[in-house]
Amino acid sequence: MTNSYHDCSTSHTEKRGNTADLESFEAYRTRFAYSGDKLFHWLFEHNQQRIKSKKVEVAANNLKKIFAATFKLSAKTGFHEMSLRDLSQETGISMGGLYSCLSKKEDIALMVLDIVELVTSENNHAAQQHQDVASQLVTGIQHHLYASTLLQPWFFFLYFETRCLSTENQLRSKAIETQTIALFEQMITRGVDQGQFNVDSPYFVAQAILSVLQDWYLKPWKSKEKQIDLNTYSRHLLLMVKRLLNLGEVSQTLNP
Amino acid sequence: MTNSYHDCSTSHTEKRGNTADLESFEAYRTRFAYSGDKLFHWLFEHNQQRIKSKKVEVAANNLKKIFAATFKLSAKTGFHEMSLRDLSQETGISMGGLYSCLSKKEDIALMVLDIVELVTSENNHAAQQHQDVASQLVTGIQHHLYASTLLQPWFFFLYFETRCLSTENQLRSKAIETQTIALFEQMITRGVDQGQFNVDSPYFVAQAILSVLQDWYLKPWKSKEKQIDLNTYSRHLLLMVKRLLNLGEVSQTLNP
DNA sequence: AATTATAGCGAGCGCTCGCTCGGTTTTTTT
DNA sequence: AAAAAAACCGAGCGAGCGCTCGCTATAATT
Repeated sequence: MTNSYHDCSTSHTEKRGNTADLESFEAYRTRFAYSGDKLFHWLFEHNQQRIKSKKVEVAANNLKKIFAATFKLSAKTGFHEMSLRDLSQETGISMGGLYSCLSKKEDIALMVLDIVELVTSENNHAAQQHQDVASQLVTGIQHHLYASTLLQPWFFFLYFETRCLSTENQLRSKAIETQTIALFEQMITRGVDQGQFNVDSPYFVAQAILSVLQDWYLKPWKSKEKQIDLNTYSRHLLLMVKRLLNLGEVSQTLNP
Repeated sequence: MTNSYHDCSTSHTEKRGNTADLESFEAYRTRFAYSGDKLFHWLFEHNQQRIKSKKVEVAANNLKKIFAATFKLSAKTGFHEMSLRDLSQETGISMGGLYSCLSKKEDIALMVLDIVELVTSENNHAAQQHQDVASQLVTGIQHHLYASTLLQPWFFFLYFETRCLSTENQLRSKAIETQTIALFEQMITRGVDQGQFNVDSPYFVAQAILSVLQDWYLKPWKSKEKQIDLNTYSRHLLLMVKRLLNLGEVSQTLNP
C-alpha cells in the first residue's frame, strides 16, 4: 500500500532544498499511489465493514463503475437527486449488486471524503519536508494542483456534495480546506520572518492561492474553453504567487 | 423601480474619472435598490404569473419568510434535501400558504437566479461607466464585493444550488460568472494596451480576482473566524489586484 | 460430480416527497 | 350587516425514494 508515494517523499528529503527541482506532472503521476485500480483496491481494503463482496477484483471493478457513474450523474444534478435506480442503470449493476459494495448511499460520499482527505494530507505533509519555505510553498501548491487534476471528479464532488454528509463528516471536509490554508499561511509567515517574502496578510494570500487552486478543479470547463492546459495554469499560478509574495524570483523554471 | 441605483450611476458618470472617489460600503448600501422590502416588492411585481396573492404586502411578507427559511435550511443540507414541510414549519406558513407565492419549489431558486443576475448585471454595467480602466476595474470589484455582502445568502445559494435548476437556467447562472470574468479581462487587457498594467495573462488574473471575490460570500465563516471585516477584505483584495497588475499605485485611498 | 461459497438480481416494502384542493377564516368592499 | 374577495389551512394523492431479501446464477472447492 505505502509503496511509491511516501517512500519517495521521505527518501529524497535531504536532496530537496530549492525550487530548481520542481517536479513535473508526469513524474508526480508516475509515483502517484491512487491512480486507476490502486485507488479502488485501497477503498476495498479500508472499507471491509461496508462491503459484502469478498474478492478484491470484483469489488474494485464494481466500485470503479459506481464512482464513474456517480461523478457523471451527480455533476449534472447533484448527489441527492441521483437515485440508486439511475446509478443502477448507468453502471449496469443491479440494485442488489450496488449494495454488495455499499451499506448505504452515503457511503459513496464518505469514500470520496476519505480519498481527498488522504491525498491532501499526504501532499501537505510531503511539502513540509522541503528545506526552504519557497520550495515548501511551491511544492504544496503544485502537488495540490497535480493531485486535483488526477482526481478531479473526486475533488469536485467533495466540494459540492459536502452537505450530503453528516455534521461530523462535514467538519472533516471543511478541515481539509482549513488545514491547507493554515499550512500555506504558516509557510508564508515564516518566509516573511526570514525576510524572503514581503506580504501584508499571509492569511489572505494563502486563502487566495487556495481559491485559485480550487477554481482549477471546480470549473474545468473555463480552462478548457480558453485552452489553458495544466502546465500553463501552473505557470500562471506560480507567477501570481511570486507577485503576491513580492518576490524577484521564485524559481528559474518559472520563466521559460 | 429604477429609482436610486441607475439614476445615480448615470447622472454622475462624467464626474467619475479616477479611483480617488471610491465608494464606501455605507454609500453603496444607502443607494442599493434591493435591500429589505424593496427586494421582495420587486420579486412580487416581476413574478405575477407565479404568485396567486393579490396584495403586495402579503406576498412580500411571505416571500421574506420563505427566503429567510430557505437560506437557513438549505445552507446545512442543500435545497433538494429541504422539504416543503420543513419550510412550512420554519416559516410558520402552511403548505397552501407557500403555494400562494410559488407555483413550484423550483421557483425559489429561479427567483434567486433573477436577483443575482440582475444585481450583477447592473454592477457590471455601472463599472463600465467610469473613464479610466483602473477605476472601472476597482469599482467592478468593489461593488461585486458590496453587493455580495448585502445579498450574501442569495449569492451563496445560487452558487451551490445552480444544479437544481433546469439546463437552460444553469446556463444563465454560469453566464453570470463568465461575463463578469470577461468584463474584468477586457478591462485588464485595455489597461495593458494603454501601458497602465503589466500582466501576462489578463484572463488568468480576471479569473483569480473572481475566485477571491467568491470566497468572501461562499465561506464567510473563514473571514469571521479570522475576524476579517468587509473593509479589511476589500483592502487586501485591492492590494492583491495592484500587485497582480504590477501597479505602483491603484489609488491613494488604498494605503491609509 | 457434488457441494459450498460468492455474486448477481429486481420486485416490493415502508416512507417521504412535491403538490393539490375543498373547506374555513379573515379582510375588504358595499 | 351583508356580501364578496382574498388569504389561509392541512389531509391526502400519486410518484419516486433508499433499501431489503428471497431467489437464481456462477465460480471455487472438495
